[in-house]
Amino acid sequence: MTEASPHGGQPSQPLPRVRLVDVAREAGLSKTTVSAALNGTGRLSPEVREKARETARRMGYRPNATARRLRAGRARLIGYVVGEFADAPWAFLESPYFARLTAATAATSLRRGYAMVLLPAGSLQSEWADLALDAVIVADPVADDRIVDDLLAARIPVFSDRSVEGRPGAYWVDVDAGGAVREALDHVREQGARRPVLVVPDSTTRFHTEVFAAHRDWCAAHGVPERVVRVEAPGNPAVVRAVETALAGDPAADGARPDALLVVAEASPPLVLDAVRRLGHDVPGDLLLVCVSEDVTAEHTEPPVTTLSLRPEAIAEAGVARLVAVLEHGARELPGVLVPTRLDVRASSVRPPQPACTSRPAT
Amino acid sequence: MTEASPHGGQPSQPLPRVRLVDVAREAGLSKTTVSAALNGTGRLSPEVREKARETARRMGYRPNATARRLRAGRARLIGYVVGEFADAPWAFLESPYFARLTAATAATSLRRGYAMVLLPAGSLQSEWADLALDAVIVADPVADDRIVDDLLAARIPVFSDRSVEGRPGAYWVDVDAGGAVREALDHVREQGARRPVLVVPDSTTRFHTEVFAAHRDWCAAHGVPERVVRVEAPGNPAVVRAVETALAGDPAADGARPDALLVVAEASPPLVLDAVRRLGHDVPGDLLLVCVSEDVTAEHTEPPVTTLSLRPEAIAEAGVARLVAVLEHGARELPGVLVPTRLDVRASSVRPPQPACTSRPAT
DNA sequence: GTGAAAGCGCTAACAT
DNA sequence: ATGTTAGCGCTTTCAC
Repeated sequence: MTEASPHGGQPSQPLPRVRLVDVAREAGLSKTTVSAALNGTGRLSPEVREKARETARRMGYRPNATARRLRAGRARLIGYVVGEFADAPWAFLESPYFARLTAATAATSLRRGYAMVLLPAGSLQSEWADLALDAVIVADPVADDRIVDDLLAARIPVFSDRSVEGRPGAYWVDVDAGGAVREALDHVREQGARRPVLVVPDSTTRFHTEVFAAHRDWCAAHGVPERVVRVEAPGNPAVVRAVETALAGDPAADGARPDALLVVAEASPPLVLDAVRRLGHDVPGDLLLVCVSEDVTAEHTEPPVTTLSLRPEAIAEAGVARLVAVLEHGARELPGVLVPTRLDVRASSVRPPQPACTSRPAT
Repeated sequence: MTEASPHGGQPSQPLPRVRLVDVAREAGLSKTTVSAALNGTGRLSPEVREKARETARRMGYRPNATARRLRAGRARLIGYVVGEFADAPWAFLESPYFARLTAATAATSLRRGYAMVLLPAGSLQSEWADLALDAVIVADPVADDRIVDDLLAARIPVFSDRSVEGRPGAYWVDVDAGGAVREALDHVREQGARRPVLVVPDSTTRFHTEVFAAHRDWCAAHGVPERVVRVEAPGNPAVVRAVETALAGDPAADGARPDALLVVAEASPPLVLDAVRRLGHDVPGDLLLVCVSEDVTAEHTEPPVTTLSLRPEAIAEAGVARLVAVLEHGARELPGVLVPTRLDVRASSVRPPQPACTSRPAT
């Protein structure tokens, strides 16, 4: 009768695992004592504690995590899902931004004792319904995202961006999109650009809508014509097409060619640079280039491309910290968190001293 | 007494969730009946089944997955870890190959009812020790990988590549590295190349060691001098340096410049192409280029770059199928699986009709 | 300082 | 056809 389950129906795998009760029996102690010894709780004599530990080690005991979690009432499991890309539910990892956000979220949560489960973009109830998730992180939900509603309806806490603000059970951490746009535009303006053009996806993500609005405000404030080209679809070809449109020159602006390009869409910096060059531009000679991107290739082009980083690691850190606080201390009161971006200025957006025309002294 | 736990110590979260017993009480039925009704098991009258379901729906009942899994003796949770990148444990997602392998593994396993937990590259016991993993997929372990040993010692089944062959509890699915190399070399040879050079990382991964060996054999078989340049470190700059070395011309080969370049290291195709051009080569005019890569930018360069795809989706599919078979039917007997690669021929490796010298008619 | 027993929420064997 | 009950493996209260 030292053997397995008289009732249970689990398919008999290799060997019946060593359980707490087995260790207890072997050591001549009770389950309670062994449990306390192993967890460092309770008041036990050092000898007993050591004996329990030694026996457990010798028998190769490994506590059953599922049982622990059932007892604890918390699965220590969180979901991670992205709102965009619903038509290609796994493509998000090929975006450097999401790849890094995903990795950073997994890393941070694991360090805090929560395992992260990867869910397909735009996934529905059925995908996570029997998944014991303590909470779900929803990265960049689209406007009126079904996922968020479904999760909240299932009483699963949601951690997302500001677009979920005000809903009970939803918490947010967001990128300072407005600040980012202003910083980038201020930078190219300082470098002498007067006709910047923005390339931004046609998406309902909070980030993109905010970028669009911030750009409009900035242009109005600086008396600069508002030039925007929308990217119709995800992927490099669409962004390249948008860049071509952007550089074709806006008839409404007297056909004057832009002198700075701010690409907010996810695209490969080398490909954007190539496209700009094919159109006869010299970067940074007659066109300054800034890309919102986490792509490391930006550092290795010639010239290197200035990027605006959304700092995915910082976002993940803040999001998980918030999640743990809520889950473990019920900290409902805190407001959201705004994560600042970082502009990495490289040669592509620094106007070189101009030898022709009105030359200024080099700094 | 309809309320919560007299014994348990879980921190009181929002509202006590609806349990099976609550539904049973409300519907005036027993737990068994409701459970059977919800799971579609047992023999129940249609009315009772419907009543149970209706009540559950009305009360917003969601079964506790942890309890189910404890009962079932299986957590339906698998780990995923990569062997390389141990010094930058989360960088692997920035590699298009691993990004796609990771996504595909998550997708496939979820479809089969297993949630995938992302683990840091090279992670140790402590990272997964209390994680209720039914199995772990170890992607591209390095030689003598600690991870594999630790997992097997903890009696967790391991799914990996052929390097784990023969160990009890370890199963494999592998890329046909040899076939891949031969296919690529045959291709450039057909296109007229006679002095191919291989660029490959200095890694102990099974894939890379096999690539190296297959290349050696192929060169011997074809009476071609064996030209190999090792990449010293991960990342684009190191690969670019290796490419430069490769194209500098091997003194031992009479300084003759290579006429084909096979880059097996993970690198950005546009950057490799730029590097080759900076060295004065014309692709495909005097140098054919083939990259082992899943990077989509390869299709969008000018000319597009021929790639050898390792078909991560196919690998994931095969690996998870194997995993499920072993976990659910104890299928220990099957041998491993070899996944063939796919060569996507694009302009960078197709010798154009040569107008100068010995011109041939264009096809 | 140590152990017996309850119970986390669920499913299945066994009555009825 | 439906209900009673045991038990998955663990932690914790409580009594000794």
